[in-house]
Amino acid sequence: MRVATWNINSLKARLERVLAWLASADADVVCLQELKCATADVPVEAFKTAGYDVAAWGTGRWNGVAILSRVGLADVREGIAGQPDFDGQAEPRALTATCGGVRVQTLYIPNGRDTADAHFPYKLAFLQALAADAASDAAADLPFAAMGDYNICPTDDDIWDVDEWTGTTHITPAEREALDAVKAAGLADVFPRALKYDRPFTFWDYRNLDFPKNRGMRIDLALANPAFTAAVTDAFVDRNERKGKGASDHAPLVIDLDL
DNA sequence: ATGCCGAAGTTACTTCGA
Repeated sequence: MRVATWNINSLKARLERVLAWLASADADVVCLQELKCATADVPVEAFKTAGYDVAAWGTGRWNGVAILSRVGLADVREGIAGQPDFDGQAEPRALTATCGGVRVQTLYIPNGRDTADAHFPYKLAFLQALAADAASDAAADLPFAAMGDYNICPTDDDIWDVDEWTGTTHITPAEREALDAVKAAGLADVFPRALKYDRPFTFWDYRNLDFPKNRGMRIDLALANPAFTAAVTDAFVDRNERKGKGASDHAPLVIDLDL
């Protein structure tokens, strides 16, 4: 089985590229983030024609998550237990489903914006809720992975130049401790291989020639329970998908499982 | 060449992203 996670930065703007990637990537299950569209506007028929069932949760302009599956899609759950609100709303940032004998979760962790912004404690609170919520799936016999855009570089090696990011979000000890608490629930980082260069970055900003200069970050992660981890045969970042006109600023993380 | 930001709501500018 092949599973993947990909922040597509607008489903409407990216639909043709997403469909083209599905046609060549041979993925059975795909977790998507940043749909930037409402659930009712998700092109379910286009995915069905491509062979995929869809579970989606979106509210419009920002956020939005989905799971595509061609191996079944059952027991769908929106959000996580104890998910904090932002501006009085529960944002569409998590969706969990069982697909072909694997429990998968698509996650779009809040960005944080700035360490002094209200979005930053929201990010930490979201991760705290996730750590508690993930414990039962982490301990289960069913393979489980919480995959998506965590908006955190786990270590200094996961960013092109940590000194350029002093004092910013994504690299702070508070965020890394919150991520460690999620892992402590019983989940391990499925570390991918890079298709080029030495580090498997998953995001490159559109600005400043960041992609050609490989100024990237590894912020899209798959945190997996022991049953999932034991089945992993390969993992890589499909950086080729970051190339060309109309690319998302994130590349897909692809994981192969012997299941 | 992988190439100098892009998406979306609203309609010329603003917010957001990492």
